[in-house]
Amino acid sequence: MPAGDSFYITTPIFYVNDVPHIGHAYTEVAADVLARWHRQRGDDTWLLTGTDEHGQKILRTATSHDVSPKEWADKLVEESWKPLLETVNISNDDFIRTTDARHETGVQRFLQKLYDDGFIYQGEFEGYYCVGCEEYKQQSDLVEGTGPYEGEFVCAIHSKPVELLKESNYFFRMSDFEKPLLDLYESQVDFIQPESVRNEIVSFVKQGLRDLSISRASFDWGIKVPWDDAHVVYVWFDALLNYATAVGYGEPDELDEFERRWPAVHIVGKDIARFHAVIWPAMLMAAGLPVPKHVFGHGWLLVGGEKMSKSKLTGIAPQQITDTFGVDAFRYYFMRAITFGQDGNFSWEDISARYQAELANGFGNLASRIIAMITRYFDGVVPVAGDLNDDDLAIRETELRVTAEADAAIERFAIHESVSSIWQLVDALNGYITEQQPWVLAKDEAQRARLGTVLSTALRGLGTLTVLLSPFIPDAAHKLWESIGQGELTSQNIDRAAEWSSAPNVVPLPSTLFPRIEQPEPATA
RNA sequence: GGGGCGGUAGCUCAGCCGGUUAGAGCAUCGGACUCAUAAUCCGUCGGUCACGGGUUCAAGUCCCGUCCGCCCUACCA
Repeated sequence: MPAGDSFYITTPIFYVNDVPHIGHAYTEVAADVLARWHRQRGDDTWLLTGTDEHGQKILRTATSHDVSPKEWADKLVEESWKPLLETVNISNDDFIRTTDARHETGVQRFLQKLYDDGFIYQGEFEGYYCVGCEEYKQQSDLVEGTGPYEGEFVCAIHSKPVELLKESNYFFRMSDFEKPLLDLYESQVDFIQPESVRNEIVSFVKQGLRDLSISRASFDWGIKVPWDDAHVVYVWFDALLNYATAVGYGEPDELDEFERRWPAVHIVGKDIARFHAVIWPAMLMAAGLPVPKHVFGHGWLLVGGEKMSKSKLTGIAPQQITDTFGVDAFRYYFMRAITFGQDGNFSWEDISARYQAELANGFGNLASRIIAMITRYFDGVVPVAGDLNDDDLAIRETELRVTAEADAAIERFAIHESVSSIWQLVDALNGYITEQQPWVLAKDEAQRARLGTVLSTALRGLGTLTVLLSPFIPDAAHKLWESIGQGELTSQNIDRAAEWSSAPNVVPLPSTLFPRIEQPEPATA
């Protein structure tokens, strides 16, 4: 994309009742890396995240804790979710809560518009209701009864028969959008990514769409339906709209802001891709608004080859990892080791092997040896390069090539490929230094100019790396920049990383970038 | 039942529209070097590309079937 365009990227909003685990952090980091990269190439970037706070379950847990649902949500936002963003160093520009006034009014205006335009009607919702759970159940939540309930469907949790109940609800005419959605998927093939998720969605829609029940009258923790305050808005309908209300939808004063940002790029887990790629664009079409640019459904993080779960104790808190390896290593590892869009295995062995080999021995040591030699042989004064030979030129070419490759990879959400391209420069520089043997040149006064050229070339490469890696490992990059760069790191154009501004003198690093870790395993599993 | 994705070296994975002796990283082993975080560099070892058919001059790469694993099949956030 040409620099300067709007790049509005979102994460899903966290359901406040969840317990933060590395899957949440993974989504955040991926979106954050994309945002930082685009921001640093000069795009008009906006990163949104937030929390989803309505619904019957939250009402129920709040009640059981003897507090109001809003108080309950406030507590979770402050104690769980905002700290998670700190833990993995997210550079979000905004944080929206579905209980924000701006969101509630936006949702009501959106709903009223759809109602006025005939996309919403009143109908009967029919479903199996479990009295024990106090909620409607899906067929898939039901099992065949046994004993006295033989032949009946029973709730899988309570093992008691469910009742077929009817409730008067408002419905969204989603079935009207079956054809427009299929046309959208057809004409904009990269609307849903990756292809595996796209295939799922397309075949799902081809099976036919039903109208969506979008209101509930059985409880009141939600946004009131504007023309009928006995109903609250169905949570998904409410939640999806955060992407629009956060950038000013429904606020007459904020029209310019909405025009400037919208449409968005949505990064979501593949489990909720369908809501974003079917319901959400249908809602937007009904409202006459542009659909999102892309919906990217990333894969699961697997532990021991299985999806993380609380019952199997495989849920891992991000802090367990950052406490041992640091925030940058967390970010780097998940972006590097997992093909973005596919499921990926997490293991302590793998992160610790990559930490040691790639961050400590590869990149950290590279920075350390280059800075040490300039300090030792030139008292820290950055030498000026003389005539460049083929080896020197090869390094310069590698810098340009990996920059272009990494930028192109980010453009198509291939975050892992981007890191992998950048790492070719780490390897090329380590190889270059070993071959040029600056420590040998340093022993011969006649080779002084050549020594300067070699170290200058190596430093140029290191600076380019610093710029390219800053979206991935912001803390380490800033620390290194303090030693070798001039001005603000984040104002160096990332798509022209090799043009970075060097300081006249390098300063030794205050501490090792990625120190070796003796005890990589956590004390307790 | 219907549908999607995957099954490639010890491990984690690349292999786009079919085309020379199937690649990378890590791990193993051997060597070089010392600026650096006992680091770096070079080399070595290693695969009947799940299985069985088929199409083709040519298949890991396309088609059919079988086996195995994961996932989706809407109002759970």
